[in-house]
Amino acid sequence: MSASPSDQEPKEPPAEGGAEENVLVAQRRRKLEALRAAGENPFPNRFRTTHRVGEVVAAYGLLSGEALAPAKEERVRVAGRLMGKRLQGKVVFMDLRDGSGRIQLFLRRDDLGEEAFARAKELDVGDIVGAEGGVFRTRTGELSVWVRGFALLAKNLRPLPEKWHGLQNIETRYRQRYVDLIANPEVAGIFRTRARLVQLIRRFLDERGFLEVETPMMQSIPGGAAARPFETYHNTLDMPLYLRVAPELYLKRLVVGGMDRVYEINRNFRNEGVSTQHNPEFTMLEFYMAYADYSDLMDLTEALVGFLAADLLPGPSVRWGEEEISLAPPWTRLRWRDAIVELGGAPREALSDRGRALDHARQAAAASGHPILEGMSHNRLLEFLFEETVEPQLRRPTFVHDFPREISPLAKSREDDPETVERFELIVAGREIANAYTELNDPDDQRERFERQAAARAAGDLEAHVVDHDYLRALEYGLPPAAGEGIGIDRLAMLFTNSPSIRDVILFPLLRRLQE
RNA sequence: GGGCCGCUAGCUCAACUGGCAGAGCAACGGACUCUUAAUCCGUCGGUUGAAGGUUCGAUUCCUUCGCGGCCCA
Repeated sequence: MSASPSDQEPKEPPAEGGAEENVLVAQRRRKLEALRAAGENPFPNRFRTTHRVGEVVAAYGLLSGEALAPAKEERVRVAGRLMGKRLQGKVVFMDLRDGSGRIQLFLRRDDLGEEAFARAKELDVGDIVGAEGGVFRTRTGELSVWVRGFALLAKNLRPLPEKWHGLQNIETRYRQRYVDLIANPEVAGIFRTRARLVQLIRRFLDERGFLEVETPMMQSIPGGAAARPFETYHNTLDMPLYLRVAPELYLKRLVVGGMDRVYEINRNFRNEGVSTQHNPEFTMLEFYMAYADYSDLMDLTEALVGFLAADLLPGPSVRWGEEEISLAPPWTRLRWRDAIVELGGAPREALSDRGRALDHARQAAAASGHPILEGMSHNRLLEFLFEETVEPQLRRPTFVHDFPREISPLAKSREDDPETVERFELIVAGREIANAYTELNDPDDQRERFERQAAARAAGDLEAHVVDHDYLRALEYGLPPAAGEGIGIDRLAMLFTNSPSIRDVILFPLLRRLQE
């Protein structure tokens, strides 16, 4: 791939970010061409290592300099990115980092010879380098590799951000996450925690007999949540498709089919704005458990979060900004209607009287600056009050349960009160983390709810459900009594990593396209 | 969509009321055989996000636009 010789002024196509004719880049390109001219391959196909850097540290890190004397004669081969270079005349110290750790390289002219030592000094911070040598401690006691041979494995052409401050520019951090990861090691830590979190969730559910499944991301009828979908199109089938807003209706079809404990951890897509709490694509856990109801899921959720906390946190509480939030069970369980009165400060009459609810909602709206729609139904007003006056107050994990049927079209009514459904939300640090309910399995009831949704949709509510006839047919085969829950993985990851923005726990958050 | 804030060298940041755009790191040249934010001497590096306006003169003031952040919808 060295077909094109270097232009004197390497002209890049004005790609993303525009042509960057930077002196520093030009300088390194010249170095690259010099290497090629000297017959060296700046991008060799392979370098066999014997250890990851972290393995060398683990294997030798506890030994004293004296105990390491034999190791000096052994040979380890490690590779990684050059993160620092300290020239000292006829000796060079370098910092080498791979995904497992960091180690110092020690190079001497007397060991390598004039020519190789000169090549070593030409290496740039940012280069990918492989080295072979013995392990020893320097005079100051630092574990190092006494390099007997080395190779450039990939030439770095763009200088790295400053070592001390790292990369601070938030936009660049998101747009060029690869640079962020190189410059800010703690970022990788957040994503390691996130990966661990997902791993633990799988273990927890697997141990309880849940089967992990995958259901369609592209759906012809988007359902399972009140949200606007992204639209796409299948050419050869000549068919509009939607990116799913939730997997719910497919997972429950599986429960009908006898997979009576299932879960899915995957992406959902909602065509809405971007904020510190919302990314258009986000990761959701949904699980369904036959012969359980919503109160069983409260217990299960408490156990799950406890399981996560035991592994991920040093103690029973989690740090959240300035707060220390205890996750210790048992968690408070509050009826939705009671919460609006007792925590939200609404008069009890507002629960039964739309006029009173409207009065109070107006006050709340005035206090917060959020507008309310005069045409809101009574339940919508109460929902507004809940979100406005109750949610932000709930810091410790709290189950709020028993929602109005009207705003829960897939949840089952209480047997003693058909207008209320067996549903709960888990609120932590003022945010909704989980949403769960006893599943509506009466096909006739479900049909009626769908039709009501369809009417709302016809009246202009773009988030209302579409009737899914196949789902109704599935229910007619018989969905066992079951409960299901959705947990926002991103929000959970935010909580466990003390990240105030969802973008901090998503590697590549959606950003507006840069104009060229 | 609205309000506020930000965008200056590769990176992190300065630049007072409008008066020659600067520092540290990085880079480049040199010294240095145990450094680790190495040190010391020297040097280079700028479309101040973009366009327009006001002005003798704009990083600074005004307008529009782009991107981002926070808050709100």
